[in-house]
Amino acid sequence: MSQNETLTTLETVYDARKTEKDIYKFWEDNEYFKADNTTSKETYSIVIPPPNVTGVLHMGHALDGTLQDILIRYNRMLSKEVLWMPGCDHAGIATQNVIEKNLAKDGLTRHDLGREKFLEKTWDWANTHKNRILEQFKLLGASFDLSRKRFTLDKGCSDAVKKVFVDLYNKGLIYKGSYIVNWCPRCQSAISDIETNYETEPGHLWEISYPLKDEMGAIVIATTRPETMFGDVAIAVNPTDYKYKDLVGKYCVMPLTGRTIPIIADEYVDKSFGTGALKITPAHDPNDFEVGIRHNLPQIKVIDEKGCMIANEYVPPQIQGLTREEAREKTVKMLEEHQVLVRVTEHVHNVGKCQRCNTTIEPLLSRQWFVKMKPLAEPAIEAVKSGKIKFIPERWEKNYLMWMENIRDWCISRQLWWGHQIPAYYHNKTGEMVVALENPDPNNYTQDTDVLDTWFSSGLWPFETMGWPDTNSADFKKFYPTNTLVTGFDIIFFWVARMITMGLEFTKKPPFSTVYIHGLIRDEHGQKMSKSKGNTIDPVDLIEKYGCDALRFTLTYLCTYGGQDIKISDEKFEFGRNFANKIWNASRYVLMNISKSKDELELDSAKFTIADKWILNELNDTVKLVNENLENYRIGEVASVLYDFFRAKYCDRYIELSKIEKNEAVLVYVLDNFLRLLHPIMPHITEAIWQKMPISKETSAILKAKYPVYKSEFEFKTDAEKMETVFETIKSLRNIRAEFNIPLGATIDIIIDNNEELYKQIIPYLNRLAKVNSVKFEKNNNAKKSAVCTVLDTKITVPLEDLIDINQEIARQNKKIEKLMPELKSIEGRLGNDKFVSSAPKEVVEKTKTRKAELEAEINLIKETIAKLS
RNA sequence: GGGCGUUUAGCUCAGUUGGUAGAGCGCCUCCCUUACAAGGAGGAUGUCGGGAGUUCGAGCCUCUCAACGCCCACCA
Repeated sequence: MSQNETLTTLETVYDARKTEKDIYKFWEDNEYFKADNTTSKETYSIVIPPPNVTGVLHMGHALDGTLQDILIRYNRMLSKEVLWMPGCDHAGIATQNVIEKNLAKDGLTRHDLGREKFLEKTWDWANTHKNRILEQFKLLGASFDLSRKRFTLDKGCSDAVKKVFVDLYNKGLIYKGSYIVNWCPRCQSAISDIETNYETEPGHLWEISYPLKDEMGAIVIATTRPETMFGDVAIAVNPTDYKYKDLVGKYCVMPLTGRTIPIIADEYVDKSFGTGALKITPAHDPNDFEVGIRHNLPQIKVIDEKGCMIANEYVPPQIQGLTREEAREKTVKMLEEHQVLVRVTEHVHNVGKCQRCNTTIEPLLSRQWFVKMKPLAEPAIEAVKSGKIKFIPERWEKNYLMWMENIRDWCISRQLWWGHQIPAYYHNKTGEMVVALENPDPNNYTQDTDVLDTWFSSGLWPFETMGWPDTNSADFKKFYPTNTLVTGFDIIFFWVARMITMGLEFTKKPPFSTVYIHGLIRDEHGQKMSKSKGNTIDPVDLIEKYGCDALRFTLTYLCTYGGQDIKISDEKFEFGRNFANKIWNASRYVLMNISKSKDELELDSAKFTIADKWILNELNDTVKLVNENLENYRIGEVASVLYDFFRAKYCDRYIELSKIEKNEAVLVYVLDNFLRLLHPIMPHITEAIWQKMPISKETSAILKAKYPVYKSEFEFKTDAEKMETVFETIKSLRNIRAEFNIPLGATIDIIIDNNEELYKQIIPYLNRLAKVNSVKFEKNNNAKKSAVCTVLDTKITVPLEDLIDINQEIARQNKKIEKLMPELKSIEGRLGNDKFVSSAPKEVVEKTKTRKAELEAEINLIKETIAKLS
């Protein structure tokens, strides 16, 4: 059985899933995705944004993965040695949450199990799930090198993390200190600033009277959190506030507890807000914390890690042990009873929430590990400013720089168990701390119980996956730094910024040269997709329903250069499916019509028809556009250019023309080139068809084939351009047929008054595509009862005898003039303007003049026609 | 409060250095023409958010106003 028989005997409806499974297996079996770190070829590498080990494939991955795969496949076809590095992230909080939730079903907490048992359980779970998401990436056609698959908690990554931590510590860039952190009482851990989201919530503003000590009078403060008052250490007012001028330096007595605190002046206080007086609670408010440091005030903690009131001397017994919410209610009640509650007003304010679990954050004084970011940020800013790292689209650069220039220290310790345990060891007796790669003496030293923020290890991803800290590793030498990083804008701060800082600090090189930022996937109403809203679309379902290539093509097509968010709905993917089906059927047709052997299918320019020259020229233009757009990350444009070329040019025109006069070599040549061009976007179908192409090939798979290259000097350009006239003529004649309801079976006769030479060449096309029976060449013909069309300077007359209603035809012609007039008017206006003629570029003036002549000729032709008709 | 983005055909959106607008879907008419009805042919549809400015010329550049969206900051 010959190759093309297998394709041509198949059904007319393309079975995407069957083809895609077979093709992916073919690639895998041949190990085509495996990167070779020993070649001397130019390299191109991408590291995958590691999906969470707990995760399942979602539309964001589908888009992100598709774009990466397109770049990888394109560069592979440019004959580079490519590496797409796959792997997963251990996702500290997210994963631990899942495990704890499972435990909770049995009424257990992680503490019931203990650290060791809990980690064992988590590892089990991670191990059983860690293949799932990368397996799902395979459904996307991902051509990553799974033999190199990494995990952020594997040995190599752990070693890298430890080395980075110890080095940064030794450089003084990591420190441990007591600061206010965002504490999640549910996760029982500190979280970083960017893991905190703020939500607007209705609340109250309570005004409380603090009596002055040893004299009459009181100072009224305003607060949204009365329960924290037990931790107050001062009352602050603005130094320029005349209302309180005399009170600064005096003391007041706290209601309910009777503790004495000073009244201080600090610029931070806003005179116009509330009463202009503010209570200072350094242990439970980040701003108060700063004020406290400035004025050397004590820090009194009254809320614990669970969000409950502490039982200490500062908190009244009735309040001790209550939750934050209960304590607030009770405190207010007590203040009322003591008649020190002056006023309560409604007040909308922003409340910090844990990004992971949406629990209200408690700002808490606590001892945590931090990375000093300023010194690390400087080179990272420089790398972007100098253009060593480029953002696409550019506007994200500004965003990145703004964040980096205002960077704050990064709280990296998390009170979790799942993650990289901090390599700090404390002497069991003396408490002395040692930061080292290994425990200096396990009998006498105990490791810090905290783990590192997940983003600490993902920040090292581009080099820890390449064998670092072994800088002699073959992968590191060959594939680092990587070329492009593809991701969504939502993790620029979390991830991209940290990779840049860490990469520069530890490898002295930017980890990638281009950051390609795409939009987020949204539902058809522009809403973010989320499980709780129930508006998610599962890419795996889409692949089953429409095929992977259809999914990829549709997503790519919807991808704009500006990185706008992408709204999708299930039905939108019919677009890609229909295109795949079209490709399948067109290819079937072409392959069915090849009778020549491989050797006879060489291009022979002596045999080119005008149509051949036209399609080859169109192909060449397409090659140019596709390459340019890929180089410039205008990937959506690539999809659109290829779609237009294939449907409008190749199928609707060239294949139709080939039914009249066939050049098998060209038919096959163009299809071959088109498949190569499209392969990065729709890898499976292009591979499947290419495998069946009866042509000589330089390699065994299209994914290894050469990408088409633009020919800057194309010899048949002028001939090719003539075809536009032909298409215009066919369209005009078809329009006449439609307007006058000429039955499909009926032919027409035409009289052409100009361009005889060209039209003689294309008579067969007119015969077939416009059902033209006879063609006469005749200047100044006087055929009555005719419909007429003009194509530039050529008038084509279609005698219609009884079929025609002259008034209808006159109306039709007038409509044409109407359509052309506005353009002519505007052109006349321009050319009549001396300033335009003198200041516009010569080419533009020339072009405008030419266009004017064309328009005038055409309009005159139509006017003449009307005159003759009536 | 600071920054960014969006506003173009009924819907979803393109529009790369300024030379008067395109696609997909939808709509109307016709066609199962031996690759494809997941298709083909023909057609209709836009004061490019409002206003002002620069320019010979603005969807594109500048300013301004409006609406919607996002990010950062976090005023008790």
